Amino acid sequence: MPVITLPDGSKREFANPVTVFEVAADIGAGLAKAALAGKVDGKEVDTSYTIEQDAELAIITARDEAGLEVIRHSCAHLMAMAVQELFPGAQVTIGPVIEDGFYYDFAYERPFTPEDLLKIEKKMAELAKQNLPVTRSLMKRDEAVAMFEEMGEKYKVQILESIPGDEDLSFYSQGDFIDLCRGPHVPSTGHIKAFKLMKVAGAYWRGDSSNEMLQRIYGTAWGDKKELKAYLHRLEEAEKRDHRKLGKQLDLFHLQEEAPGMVFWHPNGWVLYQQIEDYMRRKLRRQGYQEIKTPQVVERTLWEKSGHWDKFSEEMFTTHSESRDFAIKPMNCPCHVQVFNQGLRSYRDLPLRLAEFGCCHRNEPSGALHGIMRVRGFVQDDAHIFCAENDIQAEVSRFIDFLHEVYADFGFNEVIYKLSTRPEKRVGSDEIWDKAEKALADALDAANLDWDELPGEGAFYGPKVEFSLKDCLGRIWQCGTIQVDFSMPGRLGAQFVNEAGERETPVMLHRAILGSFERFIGILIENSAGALPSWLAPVQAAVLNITDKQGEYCENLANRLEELGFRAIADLRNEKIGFKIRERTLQKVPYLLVVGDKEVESGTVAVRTRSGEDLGTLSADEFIDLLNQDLVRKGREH
RNA sequence: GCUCAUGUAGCUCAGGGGUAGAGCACACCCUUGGUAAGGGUGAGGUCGGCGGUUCAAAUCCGCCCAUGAGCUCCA
Repeated sequence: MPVITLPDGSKREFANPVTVFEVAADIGAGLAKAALAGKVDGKEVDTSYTIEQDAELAIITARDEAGLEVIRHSCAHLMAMAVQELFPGAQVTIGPVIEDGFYYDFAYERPFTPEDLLKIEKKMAELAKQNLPVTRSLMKRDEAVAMFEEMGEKYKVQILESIPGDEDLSFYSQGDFIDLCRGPHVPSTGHIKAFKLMKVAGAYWRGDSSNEMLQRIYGTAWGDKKELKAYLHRLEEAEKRDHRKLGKQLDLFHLQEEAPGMVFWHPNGWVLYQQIEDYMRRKLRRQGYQEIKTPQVVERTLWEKSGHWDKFSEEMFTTHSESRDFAIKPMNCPCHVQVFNQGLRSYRDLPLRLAEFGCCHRNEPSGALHGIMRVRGFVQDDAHIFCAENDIQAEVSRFIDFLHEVYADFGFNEVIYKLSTRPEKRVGSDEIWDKAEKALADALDAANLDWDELPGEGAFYGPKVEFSLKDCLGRIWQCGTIQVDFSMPGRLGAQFVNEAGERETPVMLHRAILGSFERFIGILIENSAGALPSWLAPVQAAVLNITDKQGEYCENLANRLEELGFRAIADLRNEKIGFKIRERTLQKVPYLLVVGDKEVESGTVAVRTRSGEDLGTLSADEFIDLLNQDLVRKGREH
C-alpha cells in the first residue's frame, strides 16, 4: 500500500505498487503526458519505475532542470541511433549531457561533414516522430561485454571493462539501438521535440592526446521549440559581443599572419590599454608595491637554474648570439629574484613587493590561440612578494582585498574562488605544504568567501588560489591568481638575514589581478559589448557641429576638454548631424555634444548619450561635472 | 600539436575551368542640412602562399601559412 508524498506535501495512497507514470496519470492527464522521469526519495528514475513502498515522489518534466538533462541525454542516444542507421560501422563511445546540450563521440572510418549533420538531424526527427518506446533492462557485465563484442563495439567493451564492481548494469534500448546508461531516459522518443545539431569536432578517446581521435557531434536540446529558439538567439547575441569583431569595428587592434598570437594595438585600443595600466600602476603603488622593469631576453642558463628550461623549453622562443643561447622571457619571476638578490636583504625589507608590467612570450600551440584572449605575446600585471613563511596569510588577505577593489572598479562583482592544493609531484616538505595551504584557506575564510578546493591541482612548487570573473553573459574567465612558491627563491639563491642574524630563504608569492592585459581587455570588450565605461572609452566625448558656422566653437570646446584631461574630439566634417550621430554612436562614444546656433549663442551643448538618451542642454561646466562623476564611478554601478 | 571548416577590394560578403562582382568605407564634386545613413562621379583586387593538372586555374589536386570551432595544453 504505498503512500506517495508529492513535493507540495500532499499524499496519495495506492492499493498496489505503482509506477511513476501511473502516479502522474492519477494526478492528471496533462502531467502524465509531460512526465519524463521521476525523483523517488531523491533518486532519479524512469517513469516506468515501480514504487513498492511509501516514498516521496517528484514528477520530472521539461520544466525542471533535471528534465532538460533527461531530454538532452535521450537526445544523445537518439543521435547515436540515427548515426548508426545512416553510417553502418560507426562505433559508439560516450555521449554525455553538457551545458545547454550534449555530445556523442563516434569512431568512424571518415570524419562527418556538415552535410552529414543535416542528414543525421533529419533522421533523428523521423525517429522521434515514430515515438519509439525507450526501455530499460539489466545485464550482467560478462553478458554485456559479449554482446558489444559481437556488435563490434570495441569502445563500449573498453568502457564496460573499466567499470568497477560486479553489480548488474543498466541498458536502454529504442528500436534496434541499445546503449549502456545509468538513465533515466524519456519514456519514448516522441518526447524529444526541440533539438539541433551544432557542430562536429575531433576529440581524443578518453581525453588523452596520445589516443586516437574520435568524431564528436555537438547538439543542443530543449523542452520546446520556443526555448530552442531563445537559446539560438542567445548565441547570436553573444556573437555580436565577440571581442574580435568589436576590436575591428571599434578599431582597437588587429592580428595578422606574420605575428600569430601577438597583438597590434591601434590608437584607440592603446588608449584603453594605457588607461588600465595607469590605473593599475597607481593602485599598486598605493598597495605598497615597487615597480621595476627587467630584460626581455635572458640567457638560457638562468632558465635552467629556475627549472623552466626542463619543463617548458619547447614553449619558449629562443634566440642566439655569439655562441650563447637566449630565451625571450616566458615569465618575469626569475628576473624579479635577480633584483631581490642585489644587495643583502634584511627581514626588515620584507615583505618586498616587486611589480612589473612585464611583456612575456610563450609559444603556445597554434590550436590554443584565440583572438586576444589566448595569445603568444602578453603583458601581465605581475608582481612577486618576497616574504617570510609567517607572512603568507597576511599577504594573501591583503591581496584579496586589493583584488576585490580592482574588480569592482571594472564592474565585476561576481568572483569565483578556487584553491588548488598539492599535486603528487611536488617540491617542499609536507609540513610546509600544510602550512601554505592552510594560510591560503584561512585567508579566503577570513574574507568570508565561498571557495572550492581543487585537490592535486596546485603547481609543483606550491599551492595557489585562482580568481575567476563571471561576465554579464554568465561566462567564466580566470583572471587573478596568487601562488605560493617554495622552490624558486631557493633555486635562484634568494636569501635574507632574519632577526637571529641567520640567512633564510624567503617565500615568494606570484600574483596577478587582471592576469594578462590582452585577455582582460578582451573580457572587458565582451562584457560591455564595446560600450566601455567613460573612464576607459578611447573617446569620451565628440563635439558635433551642425554647420560650418559652429566650427570654431566646437574646436574650442574640444580643446578645453582635452586640456582638462578628457579625451574629446571635434567632428567638423561636412555631414548632416544625423550622419555624425549615427557614426559616433556606432563607435560607442559615451557622450555626443551637438552644437548649433542656439548652443553657440547660449554657450551650451546639447548632450546625447550613445544609448540615444537626450540629456538636454547643459553648460560646458555642467557637462564637465557630469563626465567627472562618471569617471569617479568607473565601472561601478553607483 | 590533433580533427574538421574557412581564406575573393580597407570592411561585410556574393560568385566560380574562358578578361573579377555588390554594399559600406575611401577620393573628388554638389549640398550648410537640428539628433542613427543627402546626392553624383571616380579610384581600388595576380581571389592567403608555393607547386601540380590543363590550350586555359581565383575556380580542380597536393603541400604550406593563417583564422574559426572543438580536443589536448596553459609555468
